[in-house]
Amino acid sequence: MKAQPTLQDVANLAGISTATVSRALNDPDKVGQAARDRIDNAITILGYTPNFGARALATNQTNTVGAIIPTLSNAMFASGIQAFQEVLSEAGITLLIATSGYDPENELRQIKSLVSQGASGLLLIGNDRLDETRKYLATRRTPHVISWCYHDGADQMFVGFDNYAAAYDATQRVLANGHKRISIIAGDCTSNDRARARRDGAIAAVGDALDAQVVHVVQAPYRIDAGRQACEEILNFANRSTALICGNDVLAAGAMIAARGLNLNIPDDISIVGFDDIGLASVVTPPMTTVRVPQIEMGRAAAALLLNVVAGKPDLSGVRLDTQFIERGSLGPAPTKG
Amino acid sequence: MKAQPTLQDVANLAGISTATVSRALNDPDKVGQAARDRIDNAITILGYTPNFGARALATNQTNTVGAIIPTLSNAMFASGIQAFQEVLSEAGITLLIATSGYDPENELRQIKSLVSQGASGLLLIGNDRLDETRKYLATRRTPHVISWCYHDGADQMFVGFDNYAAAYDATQRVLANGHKRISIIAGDCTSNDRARARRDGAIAAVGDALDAQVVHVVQAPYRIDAGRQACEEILNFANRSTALICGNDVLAAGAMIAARGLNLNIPDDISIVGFDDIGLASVVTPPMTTVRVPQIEMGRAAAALLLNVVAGKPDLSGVRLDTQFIERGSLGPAPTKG
DNA sequence: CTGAAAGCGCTTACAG
DNA sequence: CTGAAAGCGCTTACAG
Repeated sequence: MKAQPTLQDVANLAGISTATVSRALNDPDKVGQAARDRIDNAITILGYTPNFGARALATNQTNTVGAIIPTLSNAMFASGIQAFQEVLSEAGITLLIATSGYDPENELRQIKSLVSQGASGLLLIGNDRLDETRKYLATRRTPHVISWCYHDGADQMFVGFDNYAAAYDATQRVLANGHKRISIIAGDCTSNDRARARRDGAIAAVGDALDAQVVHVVQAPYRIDAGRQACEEILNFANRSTALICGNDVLAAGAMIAARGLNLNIPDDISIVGFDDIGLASVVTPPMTTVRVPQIEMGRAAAALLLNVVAGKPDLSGVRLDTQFIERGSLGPAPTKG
Repeated sequence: MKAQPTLQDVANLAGISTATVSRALNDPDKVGQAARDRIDNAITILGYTPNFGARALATNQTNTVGAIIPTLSNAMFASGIQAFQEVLSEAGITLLIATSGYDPENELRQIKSLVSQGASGLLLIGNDRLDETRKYLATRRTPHVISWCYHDGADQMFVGFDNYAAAYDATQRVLANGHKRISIIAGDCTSNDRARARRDGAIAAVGDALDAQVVHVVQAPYRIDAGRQACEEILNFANRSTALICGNDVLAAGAMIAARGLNLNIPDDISIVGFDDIGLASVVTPPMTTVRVPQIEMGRAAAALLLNVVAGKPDLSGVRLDTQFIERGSLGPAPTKG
């Protein structure tokens, strides 16, 4: 196995010093045309690519940024991360990625791993994490932006949206349809501030409406079968809820299946609303009412902010994006008493 | 901004040579207890973390691997990549990720970027790529495994499945339901061997059944609205197809919406089958018949293989995984002539 | 515009 | 078990 060619090899072949080759690579204008041509030629002949470690060592910068997200398998993050990566890529930055599986211990482990791999900045999801993680980030002064949530006045940089407010708003829309008995299928709120905020926002909205009540609140992991099971539990009670607010679209999709299994009509017998507006929401029957999360803008904005921070211009303002209530067929007026 | 502490700083504080500190970090057994204690102490006081670039330079290994995938926003890759990353992470390897947007030029650009960022191995999707890309990979001897497809006897390492065979098989199941007039909504086949193989497999199966015919073949990008539009085109013909084979589930979901829009019953009037079995497939009404792709096993196996190859034991065998035909409500017997 | 040379922070034979 | 020293491949003042 022949070793990779080095800058030195290129310099030798071109009959030029390594200094000039290096310049030709990083700042072509500083090099004469003749030299440049011979260098380019040597590079293609050799198939040369700069050694990353050496460059990082010499320049003291790695051109990489890391993202630790709960999971890749939920469409809820995919587009946002994709947008994040695209902006980074345009800036010549490479994305290191790792998943935590919603486990704070694992999140810390992955953060350490990415940082020691040279990530000069980090994208993190949500605001629930180990104290140890905060301390680690603080002592190493690792630039990081927190996304998929937003809080005012915290000493963190957020690029996200207000889960509580969005859920509160969505619930008000449900109430406006005349629903009085509302149940909530929240995501697993352990170590998940977004799930908690969505749940609490919904509860608060119902509480603020004096004539309505929350019948059940259950938690379920973000899986279709879990949503289905949770929905079955809820709907098997005598004094049935007429509307279900779900922690995300996956849960809501499961709930829709369960409702249909119980021979209930959506929305005539039961209204169901999701959260996130992933692709599946518009494809189910009836189409799902949900809350659109500005994934792509969020990914872009987070990348832009992080790029700034890493470049040493900490734009501490943060970015608060709006969500949008998307009304589709799964929400209807409350059934009149039979 | 104080610079990060170096190995030298730790050595000074501990009153020990850098060689020993380095050993304490990488091979603790080679260092005496007393020295180890003082080193550990110095490390925590200083908050020391090894410099990644320097280590990479000295050891000539980066502990990173790259993946270039068409897109993150399609659930079709998400779980597989997640599994890939998890296996890597357990082996102490970090994943660099980039997306190509199904554009071969962009794929090459991203490959170069990840390689120059130190990726010591690559996961690539599919077998369609620029000659220049093959050449680049070959001359640099970059270890790479190709996934989401499988071919025998090629000089490539594949960890995937046979798209052609899977589509052929699925189409036979459709034929077995008595369908004679079949149309195909393929994905965009430009630079996409998987889409092409799926299309061609379906066409071949129909061709091999002497009494059936392919009525239309259209191509559409993997988007719901594109599938919907393609389906409308196809169904607006007089001598209507009774079954639609789609290049993936997203396209099929769009087709289902279109069929419903035309007041056709699925599957009584028209059968629709997808490909991939992403989450959405089991949630639509009726549930979608599709082909399950072994995403997770594929991701794991690709990681395992790549780990071996990067470690210098090129297991050139490759891995061929099976797909599974998942029969659900969207496929039914061909309608008897009215 | 170009080159010689120092230096980035680590690892690892080689001695002891 | 420990240390002195060379070397990994690049970049960048400093001279010219």
